[in-house]
Amino acid sequence: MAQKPSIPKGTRDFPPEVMLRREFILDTIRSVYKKYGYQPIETPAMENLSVLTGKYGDEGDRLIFKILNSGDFLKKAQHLDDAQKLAPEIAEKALRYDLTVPFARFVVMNQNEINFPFKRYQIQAVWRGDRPQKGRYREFFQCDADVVGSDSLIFEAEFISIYDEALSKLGLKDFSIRISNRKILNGYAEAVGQSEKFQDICTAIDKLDKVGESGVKKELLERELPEAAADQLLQMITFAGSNDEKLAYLEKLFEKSESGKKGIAEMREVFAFHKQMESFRGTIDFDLTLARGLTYYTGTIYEVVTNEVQMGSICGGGRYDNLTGVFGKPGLSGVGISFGVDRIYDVLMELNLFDERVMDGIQVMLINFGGESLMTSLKVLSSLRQAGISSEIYPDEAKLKKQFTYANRKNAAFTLAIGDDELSTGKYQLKDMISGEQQALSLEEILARLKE
RNA sequence: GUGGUUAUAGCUCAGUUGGUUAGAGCACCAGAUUGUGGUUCUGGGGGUCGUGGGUUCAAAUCCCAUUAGCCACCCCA
Repeated sequence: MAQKPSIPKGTRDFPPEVMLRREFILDTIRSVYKKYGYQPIETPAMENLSVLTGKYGDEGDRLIFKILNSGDFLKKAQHLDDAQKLAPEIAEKALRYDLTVPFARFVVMNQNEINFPFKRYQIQAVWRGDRPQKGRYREFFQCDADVVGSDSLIFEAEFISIYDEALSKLGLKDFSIRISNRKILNGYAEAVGQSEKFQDICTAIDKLDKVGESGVKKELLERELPEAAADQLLQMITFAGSNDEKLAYLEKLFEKSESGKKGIAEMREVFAFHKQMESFRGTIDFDLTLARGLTYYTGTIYEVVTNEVQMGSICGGGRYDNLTGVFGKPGLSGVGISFGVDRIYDVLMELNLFDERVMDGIQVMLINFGGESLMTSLKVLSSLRQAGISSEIYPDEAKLKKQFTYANRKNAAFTLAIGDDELSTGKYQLKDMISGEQQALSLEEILARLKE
């Protein structure tokens, strides 16, 4: 036997039954994005390497998939003994690592044509040279919506509704939208007199879910925070109460922190805007421990978790100032969110929430009897299709058992048999493949029945 | 980058202290059923046991190496 083919580590094939479910998820999210006024864009799978490097930190740069130059790429190489320096010499292009940086690049390149504030959504694959493991792949889809060029917190409030509506439409019933603000985290740092340790504090707090209070304290100490500051910090972030109580609590703590006060004001405004938006199903959880690892967030931050299954966050997002600054256009603020398609898929599977209709195959399959029957069948097939009914004909005059088995596997709702008998009567045998019932109907009757 | 674990049919996996011709379920093909699928029954095809080397009269089984997958950590979605 020839060597078995395989696909690269961390990549996946999606067979039809998986794709139908994935498309259901993507279509649902897409329709909500559109409804809120977001417009689609796509960017190339590959970017110039220089566009990507330096945007994701040292760790991120290592995980960028580089594309080898064509031709005699070694001729131009200078640093054959240093992989770090050699890479940009032999690879000028790389696969996109996320959708946000290419979006920033897009905005800068098209700034004269764009109508700001620019609201765009983008659903495309991204690639990371990570070690794959459960729920983590080297190729996966991101599903982003961002608005750039406005500081208005209306968008923040709207994103809560977008999360809520999309997840509800997908069938989730119990989920929490966690929200906080990077300025509040800044407030913590200032309140404990450690503002220069801001990033370390964020990274440590972000792990509270996983490692617990003692783990966070350990991490803070490892990152050289004084013990008193660490304790004080833990006390702040573990305060329990309603969203309003939390805001009031922090307000006192942040009396001397401009950043902290700003964060609270922003939170209040987002809540006030959102209060005007109706039919909210999830819960908004002002989460004092929410931090998010990504360094570019500067304002509101989001994370969504489902309470129905054990799973990490299924959505994330936040506001970032000056995203386009690195590409030479400072002063543009943006805010965006993302749905974790793969995780949502797993959650819906586990909860058995994929509607059966998602799996529907073709509506009608015509049986092939060959000869004159086949000619009439083709004509009927064409009529069905013109009437908007998804249909196909079995390509060969095979045994009926084989043809029906095929129809069954394909999830055909009906089969239509036009044999010699039916030719003479003009009434064709339409069989309901679920109930097994079969009746002789004219073409008009069939069309009427199937259009229901 | 660090650690753990696995590798046997298309898929999921059995395979005893090394011992005849390496098995099962699912899937596939055919028949029972010449114009009717899903259920059932019967039969069939399909594997140099990841790869390379070693120990042995004898290796899927023991040893070494190697490759790949999976899982966890780091980081992240």
